Amino acid sequence: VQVSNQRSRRERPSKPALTRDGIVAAAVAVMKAEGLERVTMRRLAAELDTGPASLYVYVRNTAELHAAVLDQLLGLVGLSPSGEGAQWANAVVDVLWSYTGILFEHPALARSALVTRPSGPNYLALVERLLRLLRNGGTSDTGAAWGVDLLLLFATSIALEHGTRRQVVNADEDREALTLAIELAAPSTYPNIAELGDALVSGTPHERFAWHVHVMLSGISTIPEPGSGAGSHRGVQ
Amino acid sequence: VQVSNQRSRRERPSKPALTRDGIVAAAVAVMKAEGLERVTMRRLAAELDTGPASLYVYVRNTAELHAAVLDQLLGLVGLSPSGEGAQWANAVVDVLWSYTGILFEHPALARSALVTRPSGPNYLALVERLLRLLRNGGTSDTGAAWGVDLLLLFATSIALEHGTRRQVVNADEDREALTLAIELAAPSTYPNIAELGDALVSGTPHERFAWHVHVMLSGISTIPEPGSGAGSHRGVQ
DNA sequence: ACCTGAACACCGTTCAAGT
DNA sequence: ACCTGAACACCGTTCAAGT
Repeated sequence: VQVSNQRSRRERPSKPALTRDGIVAAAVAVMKAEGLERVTMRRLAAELDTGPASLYVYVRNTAELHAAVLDQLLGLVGLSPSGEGAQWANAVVDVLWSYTGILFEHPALARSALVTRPSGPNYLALVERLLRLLRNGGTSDTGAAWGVDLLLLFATSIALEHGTRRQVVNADEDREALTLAIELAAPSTYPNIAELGDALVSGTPHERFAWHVHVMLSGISTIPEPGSGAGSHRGVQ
Repeated sequence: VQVSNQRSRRERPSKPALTRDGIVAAAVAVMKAEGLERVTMRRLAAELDTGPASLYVYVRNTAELHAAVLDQLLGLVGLSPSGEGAQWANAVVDVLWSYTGILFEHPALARSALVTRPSGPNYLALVERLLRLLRNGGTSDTGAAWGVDLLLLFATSIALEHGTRRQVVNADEDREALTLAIELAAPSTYPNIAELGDALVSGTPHERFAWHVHVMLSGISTIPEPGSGAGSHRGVQ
């Protein structure tokens, strides 16, 4: 069996030693080539010429692997003009739209971002940038902190929503389902849906996106933090 | 083999004929007993004493099955006082909090709601109710329509985010990861994160939830619809 | 310490064949 | 028409055993 060992050394002289970075790099490569749904322990093990069990030495589980891939991608988020000043609100729209665009290509990563709060350097850079924009825009400290949370939750969800829908569904079929449901909505049972039916599906994705962000930004600089009044509700059952 | 057939008839006289409703009912039962992650075609087939292939006569795929389960659950959304009038904003908070609470128990359903827009009667009833509240609150028609979209996206995402985190993670470990990342954030690299660190993790879940909803409601009745100015951005690459 | 074969316990979906 | 056994093509994770 010695000969066979030597042969395989010769044939794959580039077989890299197993390292965490090597695994993450392979994961990114597989993702770009075949999509994140193929970034599985087994697929990666095959790629790295080993068995799935070996990866568990370096990566706790699949979720951790996906988180590592995500932060890599976030390096691409809007390196465009920082747009301070009067345009700060539009700058926020741009940064978030860029972030959403990246996740949009890989909805499973959006899901991962929603479920496991990212904490990699590129994610922190994104948070930092948004905080700066908001504070420049004149929000309070808590407003900026909680507001960034809301904005990123929104952007991530939009990516998950539309990204998944694009790849999973016949794209028709599903939009049809809701549109149809709206049209069929008995005006007696759902008078408001019946009346606003058109508005419910109007606008381009970016129009809606921008409007939603402006809505949040307006509120963020307007609504006082809790303690200043609003709060105190019953808990969930 | 006739005898054996009769015997099995005797032993399970209650074996129900396969119907779509029967399958959905079994799905709800399994979900309540074992969680949605066990509501699989194979598990359900076993429950209904048949093979997985048989279910495909009535249900297109697993996603459709989960959507059906979801609408069943949505029947439970806040049948509490409708709270019109001056309290309309708080009424919205309550309805959404109730909706979130239900999905919170079954984060996989929240994911399903995000990915496949629900269109069942109970979901429509929820939309209808929110539209009514918003219009009573004085929003424009488009504002109400697009606003409900934003509010439900938010509520669904919050459920997915926190619900999944609760069951997947050691609950510590993950929150720690972010908190730690914030604490370790070099003030020189992330000055705003360093300065606002406390605010980033302050507040109870409900405080944050309520503040976020008030933020959105404020913006929804403030920001004019597109066409009235704001719009027109570059597209995503 | 690191690595791995093999196993455990599952998945969704399709299809040819039966009734 | 409805139903199904069997197969195809996968999963994540663990563990005993090796080097």
